[in-house]
Amino acid sequence: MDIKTLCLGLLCAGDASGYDLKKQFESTFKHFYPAGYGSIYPSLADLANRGLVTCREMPQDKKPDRKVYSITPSGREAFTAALQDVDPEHKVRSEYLVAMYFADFLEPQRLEQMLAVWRESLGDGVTRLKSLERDVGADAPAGTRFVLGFGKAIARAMAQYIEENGDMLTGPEREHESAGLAKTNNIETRL
Amino acid sequence: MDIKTLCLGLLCAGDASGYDLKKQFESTFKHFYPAGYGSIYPSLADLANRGLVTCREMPQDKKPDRKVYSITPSGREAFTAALQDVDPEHKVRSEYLVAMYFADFLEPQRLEQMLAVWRESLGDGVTRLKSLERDVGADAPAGTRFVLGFGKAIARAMAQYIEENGDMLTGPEREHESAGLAKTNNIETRL
DNA sequence: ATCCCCATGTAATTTGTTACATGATTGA
DNA sequence: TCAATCATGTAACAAATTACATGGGGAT
Repeated sequence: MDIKTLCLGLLCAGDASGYDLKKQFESTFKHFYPAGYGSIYPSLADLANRGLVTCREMPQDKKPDRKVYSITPSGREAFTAALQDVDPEHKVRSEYLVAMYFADFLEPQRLEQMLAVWRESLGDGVTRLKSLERDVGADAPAGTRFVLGFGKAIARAMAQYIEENGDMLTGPEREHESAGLAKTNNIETRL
Repeated sequence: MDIKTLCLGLLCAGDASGYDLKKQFESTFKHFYPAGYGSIYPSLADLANRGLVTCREMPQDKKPDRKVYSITPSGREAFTAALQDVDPEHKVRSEYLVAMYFADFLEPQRLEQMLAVWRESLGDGVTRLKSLERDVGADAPAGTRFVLGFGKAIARAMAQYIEENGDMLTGPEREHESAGLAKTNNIETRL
């Protein structure tokens, strides 16, 4: 699955411009499928080329023109097919966890700061998702409520884990910087 | 941060071959920074070119030769610098959540199956992390214990959320397939 | 027999990110 | 006056995935 497919799916719910879609990616999708203009605009152009969407230009006064895309029957079909076919994956790529894994190579203050920033951004995420939930309302589609609730629950779980276990990294009795230097550098001995 | 940097970091703890590193990526790093041979081998070649690691070939009988890489002082320096410099991010890309968001487009049985597979793979992940924790032991570096515990806690939180909220997607009163077809397809009306 | 483990790599392709390029309007 | 919102795109680049290519040994 790629961003093209996601755009197609969003257009199934109604016409939109690239700019509109970006807002969706920045709000609902941010925590599990973020995308920027650099992916969205080329996707729409390609989908239009393949006849999966159509585009009308809407001149506006006092504002740049909008290109509003609509899904076509074959586009809807393609999306449904793509969705049935996926072999879903849940992928994480976390530089925070990399940093924590290599905590011994970080200056204690830098480590502490990273943990603080992380906690804060998780808190911001929860706040953002809460207000989004409020905005979409209780009558929003089940899928929407499910993914927003998921994001909130997981962000909270992450914050809690950090809260409860952060001290195992920042604790006093840790060795700094050269950890591993004293140990053997020879794999045969390690294994 | 990229896989090159990760390889460098792992080599700080001791010499290893590409094959060895892959095993690390498949065990400890799987839940937050997975990588395959296609990324690892070219990374090592490049690091060797830049003098950040050295390589010795070790002929083995009855087995293919191994290329064992060792970090150099400048490699260690480069890694430390890279680690201080990162502006860490935690990124998720989940096709499961995409599927859940678009649940109305999925046949109920397919949806149910996806949820079941997801729950199962989360359970497997927890099991795997538990046995990894056992293997590395309580005297493993704090960073290792932190990231393994993190993975376990989050996988559990995800499984729990699905357990508790999956029925809002599979519930009986949901409309199927053509959801949104009846609704307007015009953005002006939607907004 | 067949599959998994050992062990290496390359090449093509896909995908996405970042930077560049433009420019008016609105609200603080 | 300054930042943000509206609105579009391209081009260069970075990065990683996938498929391809090889081949013996050991276990079931």
